[in-house]
Amino acid sequence: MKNLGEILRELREGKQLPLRVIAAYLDIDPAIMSRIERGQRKASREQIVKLAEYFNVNEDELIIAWLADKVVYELADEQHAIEALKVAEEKVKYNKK
Amino acid sequence: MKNLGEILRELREGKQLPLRVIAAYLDIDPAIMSRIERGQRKASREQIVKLAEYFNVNEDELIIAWLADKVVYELADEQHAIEALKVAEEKVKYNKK
DNA sequence: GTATCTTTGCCAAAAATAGTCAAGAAATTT
DNA sequence: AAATTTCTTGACTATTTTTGGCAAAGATAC
Repeated sequence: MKNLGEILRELREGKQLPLRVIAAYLDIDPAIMSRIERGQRKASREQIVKLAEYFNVNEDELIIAWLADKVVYELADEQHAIEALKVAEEKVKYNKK
Repeated sequence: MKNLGEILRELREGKQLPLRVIAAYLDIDPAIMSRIERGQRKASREQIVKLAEYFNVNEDELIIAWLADKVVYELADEQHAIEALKVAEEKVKYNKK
């Protein structure tokens, strides 16, 4: 199960593009793009959307990976992460109704 | 499925205590405690621990409710919240190993 | 109607985040 | 193996978000 950063790096390397190009497309410094790919910085939602468009991949997949990473980060080192996720899921399901 | 704030409010009202008392125990303004109970402010982990002790309830339960609330908040209004939670769960399980 | 309790709006301080830039490390090309 | 390009990292700055206090307004209880 790949992290968002890994996905993005693979997409970029698949096209043999330097960070510079992607960074320019997002209008950020390559340094930040580097950190995003290494999971050291969060991308913004807008950036994810642009990247999906750029790489011509399904936006939802990137968004899901992005959200999952955020959630995992939030639960980092928590003993009760799994239980919390179960509760969260029930709440989300309930809220939908 | 109760939110952390609802749990805390019920605990406090069960003891017939004013916000003032709990707030003093946590060393914060009653206004903030009010917002925590209404879910408008996040409590800190330390505050949760102190509250569990204060009310003499299982700390893990409060922590789980607190984490779940944070996760739900993070996924607010996201179309793919459920999928993201499933992915997050797999990742957490995997990371444990 | 007065007391007390709770909620809300607004402000300031502190913390977190997002970004730039530049130097050094790593990889690639020639 | 030197030169060039790309990537990573640390230091710094600016902006945004979060956190808490205070005071006034709104409820409740007495």
